[in-house]
Amino acid sequence: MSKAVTNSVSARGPADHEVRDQIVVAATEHFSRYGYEKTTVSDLAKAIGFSKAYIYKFFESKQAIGEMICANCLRQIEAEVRAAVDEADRPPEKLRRMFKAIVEASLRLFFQDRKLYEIAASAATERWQAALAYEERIRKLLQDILQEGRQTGDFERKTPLDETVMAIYLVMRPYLNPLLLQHSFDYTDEAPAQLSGLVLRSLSP
Amino acid sequence: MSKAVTNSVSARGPADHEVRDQIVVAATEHFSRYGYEKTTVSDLAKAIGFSKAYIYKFFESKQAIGEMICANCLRQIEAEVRAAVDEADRPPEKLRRMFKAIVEASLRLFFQDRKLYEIAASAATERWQAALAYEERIRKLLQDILQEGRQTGDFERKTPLDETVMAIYLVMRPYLNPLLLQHSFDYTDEAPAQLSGLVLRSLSP
DNA sequence: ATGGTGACCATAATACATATTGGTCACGTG
DNA sequence: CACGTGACCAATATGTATTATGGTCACCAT
Repeated sequence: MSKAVTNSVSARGPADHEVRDQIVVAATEHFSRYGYEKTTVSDLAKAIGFSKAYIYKFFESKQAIGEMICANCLRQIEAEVRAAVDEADRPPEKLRRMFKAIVEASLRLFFQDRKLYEIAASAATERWQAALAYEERIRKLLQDILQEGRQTGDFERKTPLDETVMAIYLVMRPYLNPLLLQHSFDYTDEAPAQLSGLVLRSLSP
Repeated sequence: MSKAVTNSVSARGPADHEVRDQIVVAATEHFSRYGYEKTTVSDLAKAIGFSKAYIYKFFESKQAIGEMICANCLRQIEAEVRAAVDEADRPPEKLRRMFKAIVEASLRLFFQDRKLYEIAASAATERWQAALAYEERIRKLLQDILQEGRQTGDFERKTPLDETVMAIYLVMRPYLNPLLLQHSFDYTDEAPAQLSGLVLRSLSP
């Protein structure tokens, strides 16, 4: 599963070390089973058979560990979204798939990995690096699709690209951001189709 | 100020009664100064010089009083939005004004009447009648603008009206709903213009 | 009827003492 | 130097005893 990419902010001590991976594995297990709050750093230490102090040789805080797990989780969602986008070959359909996949992946996180979802929600509220980076990557993906659509002639070219990206991003945000998603459950069935429709109409040349 | 329209659900006992108004006035004062939670029903009773029990002759619960105050508050926002819309005469501009006014009015509630804002947020979370009715009225306003735009030829007519209304409503929701607004502060400057732009492009015939 | 209340109850909020927890550091070991 | 830890501290979390609050009801007065 997790090929934990060494993250700048959460790292400390030896970058590539077996124990670091053990910590991540244990944390993933504990956080997703018992939740972030209920898991203590000592629990993780016990799980890997070292002392609590040793953990702090690898991560500078409990939150840093949380960020790592959260980042993995968001990267997985992103991967699913990218996969869905790649299934289509024309930009309009790519956009539709992107929207649909985002909603589906986020909902699955909520319903099947509630505890991890809660971490992601905290990450969004407190603007952890992991959450910001995820947003940025999704935005980039969106931009790529739009750019491609402009080249193929599927999308209009008058509106400044940045503006279009921003606007569509804002449309997607309630379903991307775990915090907002919670308050949009009533609409998750219809929203992807309806909003994709609106967005595509707005993009027609 | 408040010509409190007698609401179906929150009412009880004599519909049009001086004491009912006194309660509403006292509650508006107390709730907006000390907050909904910190205000006790006894406080309201003391403020109007009656016993707590007497208050329950007019409202069936503390929440019912909260709903009344919240409803007034939301009606005021709605009035502002309607006023802003009426200033424009062509549907596209009406839409722009609507979006802008919603954001402005909601932000003002947040920053200048925080305590009332919190009630509105609860109303949204717990789906009080007041909040649902507000949403419905805003939706109706949106529909009216769209319908007018279709008649004047400013807006396209192919997409089913209901679908368009729903989609645009979903676009506005993060700025309408007090709960969501909190998490969209970063975008309240740009969002109205950018999203109005996108929506209007999607409506072009 | 209409106007009005004190006494009462179950539940929720508060306050406070106690125990955990996140985090550090000096210090051992090979 | 790389590996590893127990003892320690401030701050937060938790359990619990107590109080305050929402809400009702029987009852009195006009």
